[in-house]
Amino acid sequence: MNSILLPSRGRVTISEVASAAGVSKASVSRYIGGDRQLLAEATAERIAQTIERLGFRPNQMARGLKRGRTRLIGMLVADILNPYSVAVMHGVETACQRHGYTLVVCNTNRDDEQECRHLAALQSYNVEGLIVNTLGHHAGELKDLQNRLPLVLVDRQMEGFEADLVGLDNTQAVRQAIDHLQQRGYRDLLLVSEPLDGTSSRQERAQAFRTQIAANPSLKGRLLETNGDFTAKLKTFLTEPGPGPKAVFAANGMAALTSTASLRELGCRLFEDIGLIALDDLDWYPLVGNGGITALAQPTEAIGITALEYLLARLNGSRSAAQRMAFPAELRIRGSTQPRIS
Amino acid sequence: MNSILLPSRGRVTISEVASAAGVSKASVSRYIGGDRQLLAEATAERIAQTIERLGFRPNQMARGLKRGRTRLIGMLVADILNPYSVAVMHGVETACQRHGYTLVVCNTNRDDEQECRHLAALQSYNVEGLIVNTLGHHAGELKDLQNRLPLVLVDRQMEGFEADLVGLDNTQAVRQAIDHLQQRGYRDLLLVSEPLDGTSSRQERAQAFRTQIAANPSLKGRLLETNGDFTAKLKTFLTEPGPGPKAVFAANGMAALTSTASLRELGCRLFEDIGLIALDDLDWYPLVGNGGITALAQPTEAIGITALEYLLARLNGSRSAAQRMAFPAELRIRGSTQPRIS
DNA sequence: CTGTTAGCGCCTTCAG
DNA sequence: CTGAAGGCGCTAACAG
Repeated sequence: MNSILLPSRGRVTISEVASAAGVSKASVSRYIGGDRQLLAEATAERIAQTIERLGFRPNQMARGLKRGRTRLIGMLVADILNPYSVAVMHGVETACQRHGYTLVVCNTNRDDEQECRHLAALQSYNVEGLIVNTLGHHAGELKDLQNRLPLVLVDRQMEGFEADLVGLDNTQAVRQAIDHLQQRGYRDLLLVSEPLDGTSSRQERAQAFRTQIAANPSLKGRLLETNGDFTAKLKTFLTEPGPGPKAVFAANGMAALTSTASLRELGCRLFEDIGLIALDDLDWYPLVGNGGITALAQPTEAIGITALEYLLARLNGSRSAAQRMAFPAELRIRGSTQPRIS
Repeated sequence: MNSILLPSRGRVTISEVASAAGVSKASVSRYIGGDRQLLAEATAERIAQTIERLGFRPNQMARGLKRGRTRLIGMLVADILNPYSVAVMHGVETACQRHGYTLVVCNTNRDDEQECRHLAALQSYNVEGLIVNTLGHHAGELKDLQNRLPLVLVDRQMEGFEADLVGLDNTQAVRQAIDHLQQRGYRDLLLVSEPLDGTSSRQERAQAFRTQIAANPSLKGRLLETNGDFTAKLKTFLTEPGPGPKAVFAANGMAALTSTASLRELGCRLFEDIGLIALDDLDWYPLVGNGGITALAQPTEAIGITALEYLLARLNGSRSAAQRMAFPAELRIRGSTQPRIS
């Protein structure tokens, strides 16, 4: 009954299969390597049965060691608890599957030191390429790594670091948000963002917001980060006089969560007292307030798939200049931005 | 400028370090293997500098091949898009980190065939142990695997399959839910579950619900799965006469999402017309309806950590009978179960 | 078509 | 304390 708990040490190897089948290791290797055409029908059949009988599984580590190809792709995720990251990861995984690669994921946990450690770990396991959702520090390490491995960045780029990048067209997304809000009659906007810690996508969104607000005289806009006494500052925004109806623009899913929680806490009627639009579209947006939260959805699956495809291109020898893919966001209108009279 | 895009083939190996430092491969090996005590101070120092200078990283694959230890743990996740899975995974990862292991995650995507494929893949990469959130089919495969590797199950067990298991105390969680609802004055309950497809945790929750309702004459209870015309059936529940105030008990996060969406669609006032309690506690629960959704939180982090610890025990040679850890859920009361007069 | 021979990068006796 | 030699499981030329 407890035989179950006795992992019999020593897996069956190619040698055992070879001798059991009465052929050479090379033949078995050819069989499992897909060179079945080079084998006589009978030999192949005999090997097949022996493999089946013994439950042989080729050791990918050993294969990788010899061939220099591990069929492993590494992915570094800044925060696995962030639905965006998981969604992109899902896309990468789908594409990996499609191309016969296995994905190894490491979670940085927003920690610089772990980013370093995991980068080293991934490398030491001979991943063939890397998809990185970086924190934005460690330019040195990454540059160094890029000399050894193809590498593509997701969502976040780094200053002075040339690499393929796939993410969102932040400027356009911000434009869509502002246009939509303005069209719906909002005039006094607040961009809520997680702390501007250098993360490029956050910076880009904030910068685009500032620029576009500055260029639009009929709108007023402020920026607020979700740290510190966020709720208090949000209250200030709500109460101070402005040019017209107020709306919050949450720069990502976390900001949307925080903003909504604080608005509730402040006793706002959602969304009669204030409008809300959020970047990212999380599955609970439709459930909040009166009619749900209007969203700008990122094509996360496509972002993941494209990231892997860029990587594959490099693996196949592409030497072109760094590519950039900036996907457009998709506006999904819900109750939080109902038309209103200004 | 484009040197960045030229992954120089061929990483630096132990041999190069050895000759560059003027020592033997063995010495370098001893250095990186932690046998620094066996080396002369001067030799160690010289090796250290050479390694640094050349940017040498030991190839874990090769080490694994030789030593039989890869320091790799595999995890099979049924659905990476499920926040529960991700949360547990986060716990596993934390523990891995703590013990010097690297986690390789594969996502089954709720697909039987992929479960098989990934199981094979993981094994072929010489993971030392496996943490499995299985779909519950493939008892054969898993049993077979367990003969080679330590393996611990998370959340879901399999009939006739003896293995360490860590998850929730479903019976107690259901009891907590029912007790709470009853205490708050609800009398007519509806358990909403994702399809009962054999997933053990779903079955257990459904079974516990039936049993406890049957044993409690003052309560009426029905079970509804989220497939088919769920909303229509939910409407039936809402309109048909019952013994008193009605409440929905969502058996997990997905069920909570679906239920809430349907309740809104049906025009229910949340949560004056109906009560709601949900298993799992997702970050958006506080934002919904009047005061948020009451939850039974699972200690996901602890579940993940415990799973890895069980695995480590096996890796360290433990041969005890299969262990089971069933964590209690934690009740977090919110507005969806306000006191009411029956 | 098939077997033999070298290693891939590293660790591990076993002698110095 | 250190080096030389052999081999982990597998593949890749070469010869047959």
